[in-house]
Amino acid sequence: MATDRSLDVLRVIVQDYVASREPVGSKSIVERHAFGVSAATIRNDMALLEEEELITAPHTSSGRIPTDKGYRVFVDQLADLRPLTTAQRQAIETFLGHASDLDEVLTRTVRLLSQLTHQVALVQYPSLGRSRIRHIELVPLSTLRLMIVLITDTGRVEQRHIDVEAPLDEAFLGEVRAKLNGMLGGLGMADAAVALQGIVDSFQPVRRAFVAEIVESLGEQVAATRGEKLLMAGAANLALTAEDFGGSIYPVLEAIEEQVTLLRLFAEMEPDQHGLATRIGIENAAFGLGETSVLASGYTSTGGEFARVGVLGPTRMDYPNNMAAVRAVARYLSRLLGEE
Amino acid sequence: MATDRSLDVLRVIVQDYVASREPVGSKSIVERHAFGVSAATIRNDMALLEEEELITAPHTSSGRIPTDKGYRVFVDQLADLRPLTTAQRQAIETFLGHASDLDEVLTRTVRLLSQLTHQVALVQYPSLGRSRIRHIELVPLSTLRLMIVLITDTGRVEQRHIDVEAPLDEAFLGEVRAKLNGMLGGLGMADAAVALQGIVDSFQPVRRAFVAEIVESLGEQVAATRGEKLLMAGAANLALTAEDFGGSIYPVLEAIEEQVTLLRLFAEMEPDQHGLATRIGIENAAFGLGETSVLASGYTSTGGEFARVGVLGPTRMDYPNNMAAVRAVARYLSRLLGEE
DNA sequence: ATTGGCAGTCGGAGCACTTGAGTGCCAGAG
DNA sequence: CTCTGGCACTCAAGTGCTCCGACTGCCAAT
Repeated sequence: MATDRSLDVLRVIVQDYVASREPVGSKSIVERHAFGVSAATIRNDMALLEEEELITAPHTSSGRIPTDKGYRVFVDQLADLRPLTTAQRQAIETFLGHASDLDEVLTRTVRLLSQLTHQVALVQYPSLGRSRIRHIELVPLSTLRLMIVLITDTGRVEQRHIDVEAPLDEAFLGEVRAKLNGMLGGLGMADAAVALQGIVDSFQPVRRAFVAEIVESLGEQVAATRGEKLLMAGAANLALTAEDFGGSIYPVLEAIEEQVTLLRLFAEMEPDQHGLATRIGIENAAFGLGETSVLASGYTSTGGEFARVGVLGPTRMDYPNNMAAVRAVARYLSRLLGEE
Repeated sequence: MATDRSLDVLRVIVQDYVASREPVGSKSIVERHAFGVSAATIRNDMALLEEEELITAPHTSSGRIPTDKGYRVFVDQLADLRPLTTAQRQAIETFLGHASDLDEVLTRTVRLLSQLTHQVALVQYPSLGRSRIRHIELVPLSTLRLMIVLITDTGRVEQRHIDVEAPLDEAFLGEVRAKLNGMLGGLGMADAAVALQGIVDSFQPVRRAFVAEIVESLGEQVAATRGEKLLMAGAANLALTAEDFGGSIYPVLEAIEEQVTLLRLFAEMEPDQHGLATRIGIENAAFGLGETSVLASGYTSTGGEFARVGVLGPTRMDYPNNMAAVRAVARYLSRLLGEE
């Protein structure tokens, strides 16, 4: 059974190992931390921790390092959320303070977070799932080519081109535009998908082929844009922690580029009572990220959209600092986007 | 003076070294290539090449590896553009064959190119510099918030939000919209920037404050979007060639993320008579990329927009294959975007 | 111009040895 | 029951050494 002190020992093992990347032994513990007991006692505690698979020895006779399970206990029970330094708070203020539109806010956020944590930062775009159609624009690009622009009330813009069979008629285009906006404006994406079904029939038969093309494209846009998107920054930080990944950071870089993987991972993560979600090491093995940890928090934007911000890095990361940074940024973002 | 055969020797040194990452010696050359002369003769040629700083010896007595200058000579004089395999040609066809809009074409292109070359692939977005304004849309997001959307004839969409002081008046908004489109539609970005100056004065004084806000934002959009944008894929490939970078790939990853750096690099590159531009190793030192080579080719899209596609990788890369891939993809892209 | 031969160089592998950090265990004290 | 000091043991990593092999550079002969 893990005693109180043995958990303290686990804490300092995690702290020291994260700081130095070197297995930590009983002697160095009593030297660097005032436990008031001898090294032998610490050794007994370490034997307990090892029995519970919270720490392990890389070589028969060397210091111990935390296991993934050990990190998990550390994060769940031992990590006092270190408050951000004032310098960090200021960085958030100045970085995110004056940003003009959503895209810029998110771009800055992800960069800021990667700098605060020295890890890869991730920001998940709000999906169009719960947003509503604000406006639809039809723009002729040439006589036979049409651009369809879909604008949502969350400020996102999706565009697509189609080729039409008959030359475009500006007046009729205006009619279609008005009708589409009238019937679809304000609808959520799910409703819009339904409403699109009936629109074609409301036109004169001779026009229906043309309208059908537009409606089909719009349907694709509505469907396709329900997918989430992801912003990323700080990939270079992975190169600095390359030793923490078994030899190569290739799989990590690959997973990062394959955004779908990360989106699924994000989707699976359940935030705890503090709004923070953590996945440590082996828990991500199914995503090919068995040696990385991911911290995520949600943020809410106008219209109740829920999306996520987080960081990804080696299992051996500074959890207290990174958790605090993720939470602070997520909160700031919620405030910024909520008060609009 | 470099003889004919000594250049052949340089060629096989580059080829073998690129293939094996091991210094190549005179003996292994005569074994693997039918030169019809002895190793001693090859050694004489190698002495010549070393004198001209085309090859160098990492250790006093070991094989030779090409210098950056050696790669340059190889690329300029010795690399026979290896034709793509039929498998590669097919990959281009099937990958790029059916794509609906510009964004998708470019996304697929950059992925394809990274797979063909096993390097980092880059595609530079057409800038708005030479494109023309097709349409301007004003969309009220709330009573005091307005979205301004700028659509160009090359199919790009730029958006921005502004806060206005007085509640929005739908009718007046329509008037402004019509006027803006009338005065700016069809103008190039440079002309538009000028035309914007005079627009405010054409409104009634009482409305001018409001219009001025819109015009200011549009001006920013026109100015800001002259900047180029960049797509990237295959960063994970850098992890596989990590040994080719002095220890760490950090600077490379950093430069890649800092897109501005790459855009400037691209801008500096001058294509040769085949439409290919090459920068090898030390030539990129000014960009912090002294150990990487960049290959680029231009492509033209509708409206004469000129932009670039290329790859970036370690100096020790397979130039013939990569140059052929870049050129083939650029040509295919020109055809695809030119015939629209 | 080319060749074979030969001495010389140097990195890297293999090996024995040492060092030191660290463990596990035990018997004794509190 | 907990803690402690002591002691034997283990093992990774560093050091110094030799040996081997792959090369080069040079030279005299063809």
